[in-house]
Amino acid sequence: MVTLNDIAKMANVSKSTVSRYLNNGSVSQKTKEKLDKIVQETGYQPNAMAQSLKATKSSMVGVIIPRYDSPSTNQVLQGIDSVAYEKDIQLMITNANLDLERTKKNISLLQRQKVGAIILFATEIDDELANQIKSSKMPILLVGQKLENSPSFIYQDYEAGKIIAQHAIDKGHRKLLFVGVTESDYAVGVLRKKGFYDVAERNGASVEFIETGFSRSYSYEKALEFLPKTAATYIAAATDHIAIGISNASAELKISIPDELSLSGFGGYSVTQNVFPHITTVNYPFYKMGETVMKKVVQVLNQGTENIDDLTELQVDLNIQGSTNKI
Amino acid sequence: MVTLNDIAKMANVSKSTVSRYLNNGSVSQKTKEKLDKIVQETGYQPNAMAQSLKATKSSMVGVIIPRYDSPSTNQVLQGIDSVAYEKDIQLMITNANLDLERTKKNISLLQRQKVGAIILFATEIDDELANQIKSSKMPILLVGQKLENSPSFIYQDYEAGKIIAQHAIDKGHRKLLFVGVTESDYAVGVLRKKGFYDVAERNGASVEFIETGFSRSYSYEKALEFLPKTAATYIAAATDHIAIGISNASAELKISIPDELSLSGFGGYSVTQNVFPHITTVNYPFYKMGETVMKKVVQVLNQGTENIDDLTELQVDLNIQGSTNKI
DNA sequence: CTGAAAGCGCTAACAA
DNA sequence: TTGTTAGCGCTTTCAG
Repeated sequence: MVTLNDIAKMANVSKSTVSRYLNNGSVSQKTKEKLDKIVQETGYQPNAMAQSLKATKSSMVGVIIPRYDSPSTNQVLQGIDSVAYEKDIQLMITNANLDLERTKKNISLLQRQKVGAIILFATEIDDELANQIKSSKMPILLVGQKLENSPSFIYQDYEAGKIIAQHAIDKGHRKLLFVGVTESDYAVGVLRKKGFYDVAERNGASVEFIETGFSRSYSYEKALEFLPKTAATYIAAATDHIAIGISNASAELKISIPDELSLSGFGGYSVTQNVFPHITTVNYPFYKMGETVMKKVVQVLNQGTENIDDLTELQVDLNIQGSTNKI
Repeated sequence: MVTLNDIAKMANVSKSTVSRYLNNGSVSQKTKEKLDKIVQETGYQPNAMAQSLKATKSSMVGVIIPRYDSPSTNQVLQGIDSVAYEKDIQLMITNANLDLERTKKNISLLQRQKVGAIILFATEIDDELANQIKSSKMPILLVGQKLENSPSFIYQDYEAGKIIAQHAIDKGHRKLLFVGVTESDYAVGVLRKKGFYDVAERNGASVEFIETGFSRSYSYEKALEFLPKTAATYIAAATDHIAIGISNASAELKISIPDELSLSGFGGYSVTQNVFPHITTVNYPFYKMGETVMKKVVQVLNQGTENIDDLTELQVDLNIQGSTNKI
């Protein structure tokens, strides 16, 4: 491997001259040309490790994602990347693979890497993780979950539930079915449902509840069972994928959407546009989430963790498509 | 920041003792306990930069992806990650954002980072990039494109075209329509089409051709135009997303799939399972691609770039669903 | 404009 | 088992 020292020797100058040449470039025209040539020929690349050893902190920002193939996460990443690229910040992305222990390991890995800050897509937070986050010298920003006294960025899930219920009410529906998930997922399992119930009941609508899982295929199977039995004219699925499963099942059962049944999801995934009719949903601002978090990271990098809000909530909005209609 | 030196002073031992304690742990019980305590209290984390400065090469592997939100890429990443995690190799993922210049920059960034190897998801390769790859001291493995004399990993696109055509023939179709993309994309635009034509014509079938783009929505618009006019009984779309667009349009036009028209895609994306009927497609082994490439990287890391094949082709296979039927 | 020298945090001989 | 010493590749005073 060719080093700065090699270059210096070849050019018969000192290491510091080469270093200067590489950085601010304040060297004589003659040495510049000489070095230009040598660097060119040798294909010399300064060692980033050594550089940041001196700097004592890298200009990187660590990101811990739950999986590589989560569409929502990836949209958030695009948003993070857009800001990071503009600010010339290098991202260090690590995969927790939905594993709490791996999440913890990744945090300490990034800390050893001396990144400037960590963005953590948290799904589950146990006491140990909470402690690790709180005791970290390095700022850790949470996406999708909130933790006391840590900067957290979340979506308006309760609001989203209210919005969908209001939409159903506005379309004249009074017999509603909410197809949800386990309450151990607070955002999806609790908040969306609660928002939905609150508005529905306030308007005198009846709400059935059925619990399913997150997968499209499981929801499809479930729907084949409950669709023939339900009296509901409007089904609110707790996620777009669940909605797709139900949509598939209703096609199978020849139940026409939206003529016989209205159906909606949550998320605003492009997959809702892949079925016909497209599915009414609540758009979650994933890309914007990424931008927002990353902008905050930039601020933290410059000013430290003082004066930053604990909680930032991003607004959601209703996206009406063909799957919901007046009764 | 607390360093190894700080710990050493606090414990009244030498730096090397602390280093030994941290690594192989061959220190006396007494010093171990003393150090345990101090490390605990200070929350000391060894500086990864300094460690790999010594090692002169990091144990990282760089990955350059085209975008964060490409489902196929993300499945490949999961495969890469599974092997990397097992082998305790840290991945350094960088986003080229579909930008050729950014791809080149990322290569040189990773080279400065002194990663052990680079995995490059190449979409487009111009001469400059080809040169950069060829002149790199650091091994660069290509995924999805091939380049002379560089280890390349590709899918059997030509085969895939043949497989789909054979399927259409087997189902008795003789009037075929291939909905493809620009030939500037070699794998998707040329190979899949060529394989399809070769088998179709050998069996005396007629093939129409229509060019569209990669997006679902554009293909949907296109399909609204061409579906009423075509005489074909079987449509082979060059990607699953295009197939979905056509599927949506046929639903809109009340053309029944597969009764009036058979439809297939390429890729094996889960999105083909999101519409009803599910779409017949050719499964591409994305996850396996990741495993395969990463295993090769491990080999390269150990044995250098000698004796490794230039080209590895991964097999595809037909996935028959409800969207295709006998005529 | 240039060079000498010190040091970033850590590891690895080599002695003791 | 421990400490001493040198050095990884680079940056940064401080003199010249």
